[in-house]
Amino acid sequence: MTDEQPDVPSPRVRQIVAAARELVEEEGLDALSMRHLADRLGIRAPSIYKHLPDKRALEHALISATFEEQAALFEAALAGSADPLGALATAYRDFARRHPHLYRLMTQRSLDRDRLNPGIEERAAQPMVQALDGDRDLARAVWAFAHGMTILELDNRFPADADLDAAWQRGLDALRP
Amino acid sequence: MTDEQPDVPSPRVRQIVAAARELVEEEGLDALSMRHLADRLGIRAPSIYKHLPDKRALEHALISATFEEQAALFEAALAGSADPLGALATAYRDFARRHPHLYRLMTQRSLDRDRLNPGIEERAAQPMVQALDGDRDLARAVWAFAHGMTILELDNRFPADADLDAAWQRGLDALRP
DNA sequence: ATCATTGGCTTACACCGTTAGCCAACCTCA
DNA sequence: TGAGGTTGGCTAACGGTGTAAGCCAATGAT
Repeated sequence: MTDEQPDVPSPRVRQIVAAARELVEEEGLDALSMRHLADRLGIRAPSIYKHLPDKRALEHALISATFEEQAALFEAALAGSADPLGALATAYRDFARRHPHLYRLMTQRSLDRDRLNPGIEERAAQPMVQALDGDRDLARAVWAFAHGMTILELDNRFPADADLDAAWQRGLDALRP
Repeated sequence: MTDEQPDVPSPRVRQIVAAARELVEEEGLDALSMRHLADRLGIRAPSIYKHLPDKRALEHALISATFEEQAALFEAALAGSADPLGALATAYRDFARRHPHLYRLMTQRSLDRDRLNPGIEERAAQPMVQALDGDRDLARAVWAFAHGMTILELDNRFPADADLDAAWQRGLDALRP
């Protein structure tokens, strides 16, 4: 019967998460250390623990915020598009290219759902299901394809001369219902 | 005009890489530290540096060996199958399930191609191209799909009640030429 | 017999996440 | 007004990480 984490973070927590986001976007995931983050805030690393229980909590707060942002983008892409799936795929890829470190943070580990804003994963996934007329199996396949293309591109796993636009197109055309 | 890394590792290096593999398979990626590895070898961590220049080199040696193993499996799956793409997908997924930590090691960062066995990436990718009659764009799309399904499954990103067999099937059927 | 190479070793450095415990400033309430 | 509790800083420290420097015994070649 103990309380859960409060769903509304304090202003200070929001400041800390915002600083963490800047740090990650500017210097990459490896630069996200408690000491480095504390430097940006003008405090010492242990003080962060007055606001967040550990580093994973910080990461999950940042991931939650990024999911919110992604969800809004996806919903906007979907709204009134003649080609919902294509619009969604473009929005997905663009977000990852604009925020490669955040994208990695969101996707490269498994995450504790209890520490995320409740329902946010589902909200971010919903537009894809909708674009595929409620076919969840197909939506999962398309999500896997999009994530695979995205992370392999970010990680430079494709040959240098690969035509990724073409690969995206081939995949989407095949998966389109 | 300096020499490259010798392509044939010394016996001691092969011992070290073999110990690293056991460590990773038994205890997971996070357990792969130079000190932990040294323990298994009955030596001290700095001694490893007499054989390998740094940890990334160790990881790349392990990744190279794993690529070799994967390539052999894929070639075998392809040989004389009535459904080459299906056989390949099954081999791909099975390998990752049997060796989740190795699969993560291979895929979760970008890699220095200079430190890999030359040509091994291409050899591991070749069966997929062949199964798709030389269509490289489509092969890349299928690879992205397979990797996406695999890593999202390993990281528990799908809802607990998701029917992943069905999602695989839907994706493969759509992408089959 | 000498000398170089190999492959161990210890020590040490700078970084990491995190805990313990101290204390000043502030808020609340009698 | 004064007392007491809460908040949010701080320092010091622990055990972990990758890795560099330098010492030395055993081995092998000239």
